[in-house]
Amino acid sequence: MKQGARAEQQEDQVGKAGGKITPRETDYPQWYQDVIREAELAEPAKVVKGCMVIKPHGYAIWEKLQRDLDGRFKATGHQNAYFPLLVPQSFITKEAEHVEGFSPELAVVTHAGGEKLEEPYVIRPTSETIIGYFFSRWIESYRDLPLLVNQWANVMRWEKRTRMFLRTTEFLWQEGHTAHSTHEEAQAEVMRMLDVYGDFAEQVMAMPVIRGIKTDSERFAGAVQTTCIEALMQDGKALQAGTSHDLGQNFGKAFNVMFQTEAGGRDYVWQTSWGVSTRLVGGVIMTHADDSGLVLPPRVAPIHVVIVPIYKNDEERSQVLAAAESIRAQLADVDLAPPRSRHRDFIEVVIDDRDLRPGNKFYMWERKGVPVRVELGPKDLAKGQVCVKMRVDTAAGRGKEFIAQNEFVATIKERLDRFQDELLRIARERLQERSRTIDTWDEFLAAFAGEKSTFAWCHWDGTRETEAKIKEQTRVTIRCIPLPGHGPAPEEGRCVFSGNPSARRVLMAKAY
RNA sequence: CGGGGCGUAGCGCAGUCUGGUAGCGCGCCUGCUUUGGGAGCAGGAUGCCGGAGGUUCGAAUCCUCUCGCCCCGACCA
Repeated sequence: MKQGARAEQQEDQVGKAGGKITPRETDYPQWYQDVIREAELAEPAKVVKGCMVIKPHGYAIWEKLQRDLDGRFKATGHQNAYFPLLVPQSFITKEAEHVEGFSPELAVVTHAGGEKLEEPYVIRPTSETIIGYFFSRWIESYRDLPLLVNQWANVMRWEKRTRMFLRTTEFLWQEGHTAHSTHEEAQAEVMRMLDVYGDFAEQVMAMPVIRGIKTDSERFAGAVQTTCIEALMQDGKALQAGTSHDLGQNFGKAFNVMFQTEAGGRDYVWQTSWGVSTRLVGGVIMTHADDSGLVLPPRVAPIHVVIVPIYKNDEERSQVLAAAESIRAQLADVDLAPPRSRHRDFIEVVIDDRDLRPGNKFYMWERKGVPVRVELGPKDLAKGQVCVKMRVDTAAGRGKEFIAQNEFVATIKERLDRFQDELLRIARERLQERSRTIDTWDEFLAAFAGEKSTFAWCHWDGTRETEAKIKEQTRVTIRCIPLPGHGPAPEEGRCVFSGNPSARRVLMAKAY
């Protein structure tokens, strides 16, 4: 935290009910933490290094993400299962690259039941190994394939540096694991799930993403190829929001997962794995939130509408609350889920009848990112209207609007859908504005000076050495080599760093 | 693992230099008045001053040793 920002924050907290949110301009990382604290999404666990407590409002967002994703996994033929938290240490060492990649960040259980264990367990950093082991027991014939499972779980990686939601020692995620009889089929699975993630990010989180392939140095430890979705955060940095890996036969060989082919031979299975984590919550924050706090797209909002009753005496209070309850009951039947969705998404309404002044409530709910606020007082009852304020001024509503009650109820779905679309449109515009082609090293240095970042489309000579040097000098990494339709069309050019020939531009940015 | 910061009331902090028996703001509780953008007044509760040793008549404060957390880098969903 910067000294100035802290002093300012303390001063501003004096005499106020809630804490202060540092403006993004002043100190972006501090803003991020302030939003999380003020929206009551999570807090550092303190007593457990690098871990966080996800508070009810934060967890409710995760549950919404989870529910939608789960429906998409099932719609693509996957089933949920659950594997042990602890993995025999020897399992991790069976795949050479996998050991190397994960060893430094493992937490190991050496004692249990009051005794030293013969073989230590590691707390899963990911489950390829133990799932590989069970796949080898479950798969005998090509008739057992494809095997498509997903696990919702917690995992643990002892990272050197943690940030709430973006990188914590323990985090929640989903990991899909599949086994196929041919490489082509596995590759198709990898792309199918990448598309699931990409569509989900855009349609549900209103977070536009670039789909691409990781370079060798950024590839998952043990994978043949890693594909990813990358999102632009408001500070110009990139967030890897999801990955889908082609594991080839690497784990098949390591865990002897063989099957009898249709032709009667024997072969190792071709596997994939794919995952997204609670990091997505960080993505929502850094895509939409503003200096007043969190902003939630309706499809991830646990609460869509908050009604703040306004009254001067008990009689008005009971009248207003009765009217509020009637509106709540009508809204509660509205299903926001898109057609053909696997689940229903009814509007959640909170009537905030706490004994606080309305202004105080307005600030609180704004910080929590609730999309729609309704003020309801005696004047509104007299006129049969409601006072509506959207969390952010967009084409879906600006300022305080006074609308007939029945009209408000009748159009709430359109209003929320429109708001969802507007947030996506704004995020897309930002992505466009912050994306640029860069061809000279001077221009590159200027674009990434200090803490600055942007989505830079640059030519790269394809070597690990160049990639490493760029990273060393600027902290900029190659986020991905874009898939067709993502980023500029392929064109020959010269590497922004080395000047050597390049076949296409890649996405470069500083990353979370 | 390097660099920086910090452990004192639920939260944020002052007090530490210059030892003298713990304070401010917010929040919390009670009451009254309030309620369309962060309410006002009056009363009230809350502390093993991170832990362990030491120095001293006396330690939040000085000395030694520890434990932990946060932030900034290198590593990564």
